[in-house]
Amino acid sequence: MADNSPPLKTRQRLLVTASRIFAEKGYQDATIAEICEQAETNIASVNYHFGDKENLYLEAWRYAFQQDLKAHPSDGGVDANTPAEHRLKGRIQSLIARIADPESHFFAIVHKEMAHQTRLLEKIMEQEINPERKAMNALIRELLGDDADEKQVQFCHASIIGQCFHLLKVKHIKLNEETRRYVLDMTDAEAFAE
Amino acid sequence: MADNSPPLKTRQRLLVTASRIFAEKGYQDATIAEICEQAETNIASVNYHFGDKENLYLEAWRYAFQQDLKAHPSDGGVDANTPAEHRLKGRIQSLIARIADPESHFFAIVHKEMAHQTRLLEKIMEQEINPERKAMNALIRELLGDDADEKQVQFCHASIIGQCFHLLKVKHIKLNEETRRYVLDMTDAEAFAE
DNA sequence: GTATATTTCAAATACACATTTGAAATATAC
DNA sequence: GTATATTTCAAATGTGTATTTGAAATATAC
Repeated sequence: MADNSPPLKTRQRLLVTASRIFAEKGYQDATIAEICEQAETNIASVNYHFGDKENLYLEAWRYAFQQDLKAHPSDGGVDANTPAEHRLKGRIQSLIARIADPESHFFAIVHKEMAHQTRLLEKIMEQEINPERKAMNALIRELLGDDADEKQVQFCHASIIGQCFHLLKVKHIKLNEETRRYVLDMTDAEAFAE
Repeated sequence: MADNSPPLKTRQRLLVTASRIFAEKGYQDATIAEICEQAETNIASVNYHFGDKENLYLEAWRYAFQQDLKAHPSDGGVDANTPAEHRLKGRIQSLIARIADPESHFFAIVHKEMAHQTRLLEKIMEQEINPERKAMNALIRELLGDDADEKQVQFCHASIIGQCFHLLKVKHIKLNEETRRYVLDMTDAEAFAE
């Protein structure tokens, strides 16, 4: 009659392993079989401890989020009394740390939620997008003049593409009216960025 | 013995329908059954005309890319003799047009390749990310001062997040060395953006 | 017209996985 | 110690969906 018993060992192993594998492969491509194999337990234990795959996913995600925050607190360790600019920098650095740290799985899972890696993406990118990228980079280089090194060019390009891609995401959430504003803001921002 | 016969009607309908449905649902969630139903043909025709689902996906994607470019040429209709800044703006606007146009499916497919919409993303976002977003927005607002309206704040936030997310993508392609550079560049860019 | 190649179709098959089951093992309470 | 609850396990079952098949329909060549 252990009603609200403390979290068991198998459950914990599943959480750790699942968060790593979901981060590696995404929801669809990660199989219960593989997760259980690496967690050294039987496939039925997923059903026993979590009900089904989807719930394991959710719990593993939460778990990863908590672990990541433990490793990289969201204020970046910056004192709350320092100027806002300083605190903002701290937060951004924490965010980046959680994105970059290979032990931090939360954003990797977010990423896989968005980046449903078929290998095809790369292939297409090479074939179809690269020419456009090169053309745009050439223009940026021309604009920046001789005093700009290649890294600046790449960064500039990344900034433009990054913002465009973010628009892509926003587009599918917001409705027409608000989206138009963004489009305008974005084009204005380009002039500004230069 | 029609060896290299002209593209047939059924094949064309499959291409049109598939590019739309793949754009809507992504590779995994789009079923051959649904595509064929809407293209008003039998499921076996996918095998007949394209071999398998993956190849249909690839062809539909290419098809969408070509159609999108037909509607929105990549130079944005800007003359090649105008100043670079002008031409860059043209390209960016073409890019944005192809992203925003609901009839243009290429980037929607790219997006779905990255954004494997389980409804779970929204749920998690609400629960876990919103507090952080609010905190960051508050800081931005504080930084910009009273003369900034809400739209500017949102845009500023979008810029930061967009760039961070782009980093996320880059991270999984490049290796450690180069990634570190990006991280540094990014943090510098924040100071710049303010 | 007949013969041959091409295209369509309904039904059958194959397959990868998630999920369930019921019995065995193990821990917990008394 | 026995009894009861909890946890593990190998095997069976179920489901969704891509793929194949072989026959029928249609177009093309002569």
